[in-house]
Amino acid sequence: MRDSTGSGADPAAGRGRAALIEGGVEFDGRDAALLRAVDAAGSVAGAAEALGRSRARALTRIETLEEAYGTLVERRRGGEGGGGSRLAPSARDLLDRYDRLQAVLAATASVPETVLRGTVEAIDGEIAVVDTPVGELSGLHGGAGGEGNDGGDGGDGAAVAVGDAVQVRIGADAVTVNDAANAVDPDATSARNRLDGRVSEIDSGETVSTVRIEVEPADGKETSDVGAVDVAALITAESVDRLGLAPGDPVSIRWKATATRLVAQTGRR
Amino acid sequence: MRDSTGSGADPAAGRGRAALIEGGVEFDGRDAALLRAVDAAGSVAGAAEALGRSRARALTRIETLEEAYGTLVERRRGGEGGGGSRLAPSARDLLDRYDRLQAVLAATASVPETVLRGTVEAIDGEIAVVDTPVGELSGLHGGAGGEGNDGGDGGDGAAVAVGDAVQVRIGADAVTVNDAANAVDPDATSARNRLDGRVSEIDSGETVSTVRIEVEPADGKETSDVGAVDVAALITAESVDRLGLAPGDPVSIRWKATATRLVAQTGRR
DNA sequence: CACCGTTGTATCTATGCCGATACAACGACG
DNA sequence: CGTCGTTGTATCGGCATAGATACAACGGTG
Repeated sequence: MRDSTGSGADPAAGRGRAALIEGGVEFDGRDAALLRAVDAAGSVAGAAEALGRSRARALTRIETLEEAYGTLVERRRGGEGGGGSRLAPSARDLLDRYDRLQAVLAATASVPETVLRGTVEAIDGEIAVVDTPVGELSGLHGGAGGEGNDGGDGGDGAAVAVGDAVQVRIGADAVTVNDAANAVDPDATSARNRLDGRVSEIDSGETVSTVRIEVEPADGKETSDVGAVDVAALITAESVDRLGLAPGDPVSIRWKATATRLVAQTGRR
Repeated sequence: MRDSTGSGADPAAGRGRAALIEGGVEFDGRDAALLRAVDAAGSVAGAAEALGRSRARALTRIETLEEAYGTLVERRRGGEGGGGSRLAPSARDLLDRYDRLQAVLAATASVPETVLRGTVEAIDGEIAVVDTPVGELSGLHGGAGGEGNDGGDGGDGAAVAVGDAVQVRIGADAVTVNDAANAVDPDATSARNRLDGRVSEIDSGETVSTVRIEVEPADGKETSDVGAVDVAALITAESVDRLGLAPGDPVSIRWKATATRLVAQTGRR
């Protein structure tokens, strides 16, 4: 493990950590902090002091980053004030990109998710159909993103084949809730996965609520076999009001196949 | 930056790397590979050899991980075959969790996204309303889902205030496309953000297509000021057919506020 | 009881990153 | 022309992690 989390000032608060990788060089939170400090101080020297880091190291780190990501800091020595450094536009783009990645990661850690287990029924390009306790669902399998990994792990990678046991991950923020009575014409939308169920629980936040919907098992599966299946949906409190949701209400939920991730399941023995 | 739509141009280079963090200990791809190798070999010694790593280090690494994540490997010395090790159930859960995180990360790197820039108009709990070139949009900011904070980097991290410049990130997999003529009753769904536009481009994959929709600027904004705004939507090729989409067609797009992330924008000078 | 291969444990060394320090080069400004 | 604070560059030691090696402990099996 070569990452630079060494110093005690590590986040450790989030449940995950992300880093961009390009040209074999990782861009992580420490690098982001460095660039931001350069932006604030107007010089690499000032940034290093503000962060309590070595100035020489900060400079070489910036050079390492620039070898992989292109010009990031416009440095100028001599002149007014002895010189100084400014962020290049591409550095701001990189920071924004990193922030978005971090935001997505923080979201996946904090937003509820529903994980169903099933077996792959069919594969058609990037989409696979999975048989789950609540019926057939379709979603994207790994091929969509290559293997964003370092030193090849297990080799389980992205490959998914018919018959494999997989996890079906559905982010609560991808699930839309519809009034069961006022069902949307399925031909008018691009959201394909659709289930009926009843509201089992509403966890109200300030302006966002997590609604859990108990879904009936598909034909041929006994409730006793699979237990109750709850799908979480994250919707605004306003929407809860507008739809007049309360525990026990019948609802129809819907989410896009392209917002559904299929992940190989670690073999159980 | 006058280009308000983000990384459609982003080459497939933008890879990321993820790690789980618990108790100050990171669980990354290297650790995942180790656990999987233990599962395959039936012993830590065999796993270390298969990976070309030091056996002693592998053992101490597993102990370090177990201090943070609980029992992961059931080790037994002596006996048949001299002993051996098996993965504990919690280790399989951890691997599954890591795989899901990795899948989400890989997806954010490979799925198109739309990034709009705007200023925060109002904040109400976890939801904020942002004024963008295409009108007001609402989305989740910072600590979505009541998570504490991401701690570490930058310092400007999660906090968003009224008047701040922010990026509005909309994953293409969160956008649903509706037939403009056959508009959905807005009261029947929990998807709030809604825009009208015309299909500008369809990038057909094998079974999944990226559709770009050109959206008209909101009232009071000139097209010449903001340029064309394209929103990307990832939908199945089947849905493209079903909706009969072709460039120039008027469509209505819609996505949930809870699937929209607000990220502070790095200051430009 | 000896054998076997594994789990534990300890120690030494190699490596890589970081901080610390020192010094040269630079160029506007007074 | 000297001052100033910065950017470059080089070197040293500290520290954490990994590999290499060695040896004891363990407990079925023959």
